[in-house]
Amino acid sequence: MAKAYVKSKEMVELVSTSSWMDKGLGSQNEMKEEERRPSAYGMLGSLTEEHDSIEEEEEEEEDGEKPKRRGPKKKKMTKARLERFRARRVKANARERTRMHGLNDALDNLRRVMPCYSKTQKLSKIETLRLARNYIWALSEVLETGQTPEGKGFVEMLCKGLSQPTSNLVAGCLQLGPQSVLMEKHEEKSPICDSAISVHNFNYQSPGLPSPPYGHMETHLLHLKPQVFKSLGESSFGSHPPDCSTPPYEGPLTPPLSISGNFSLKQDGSPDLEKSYSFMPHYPSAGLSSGHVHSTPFQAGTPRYDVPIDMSYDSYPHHGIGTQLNTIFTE
DNA sequence: TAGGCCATCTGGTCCT
DNA sequence: AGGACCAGATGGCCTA
Repeated sequence: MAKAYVKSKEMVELVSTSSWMDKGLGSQNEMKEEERRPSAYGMLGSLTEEHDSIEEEEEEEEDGEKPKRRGPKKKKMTKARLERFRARRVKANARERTRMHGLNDALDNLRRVMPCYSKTQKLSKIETLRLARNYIWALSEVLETGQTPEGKGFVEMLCKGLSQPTSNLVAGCLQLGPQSVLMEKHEEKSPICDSAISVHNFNYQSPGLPSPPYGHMETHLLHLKPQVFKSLGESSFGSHPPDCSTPPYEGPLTPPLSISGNFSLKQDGSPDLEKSYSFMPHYPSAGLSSGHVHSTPFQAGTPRYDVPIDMSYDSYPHHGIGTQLNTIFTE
């Protein structure tokens, strides 16, 4: 490891101009990054120093008393080779940045479908992944048992392995309570997390913590988006409904709650996912706790996303996924 | 100030 | 050869 580090430092000297090359070729976006992190681009040396380093290295190779190195002879770093190397490096850096941005975008999308999402207080990457694991696990438990875990248990499932601050956040976001209805009404007005709202609607709220976008956990459980169900497996959910094909999730940061479960409809009668992105079926909490998950009592006359849940192994390939994930993610 | 988190650069490896 | 992916190193920012 230390060896790799030393080698890396040598290469830094060799290609020390990559910083200004990046500057020169970088897009506007990249320049923004540069402004944000000036030292990351400016920590390398100058072009002159670099050439000196190359000469020194090659001299060492040739006139040392050590036995000559085996293998293909190292090509001399001519100016042309150096230029090509730099160009490759600059391109590779740009690709790597783009790749990491894509990764971060995906992570952001994941954050948005987590039980507690806040624009202002983002979960860290690792906490997002942990919470996602727990969330999938918890939901799979719901599917398997056909029952909604009682509040505390569900929160405990979600918080397993999470840091204390994140656990507090999740607990605050999924707080159950008689205020939940009030919460939904507030959310209808302002779906984005709003600490002012949370003060009124949660038993617990840490100072500065964002309030939940989904209200209490019962509504959240039923807040699964059609494409989420669809992605769980065609075999288990069939093709209901026929027009259920939804684009990749690129909706609002926090999907607006639809208290009635109604979609805004386009003129052709299809749900207008832009206006009412999410859905929330009529789901009496009594029904939730008594294991009526299989029948989704959507309001009559409204577009439905029926989710026929078959718990058999054959038709539900994801059976036990929670356990599997738990194994996979065990740290 | 230490520690956590993050973005970036980088070289290595694998694949097409 | 070149791109994708990965992991290590580094330095900046933020917070307790």
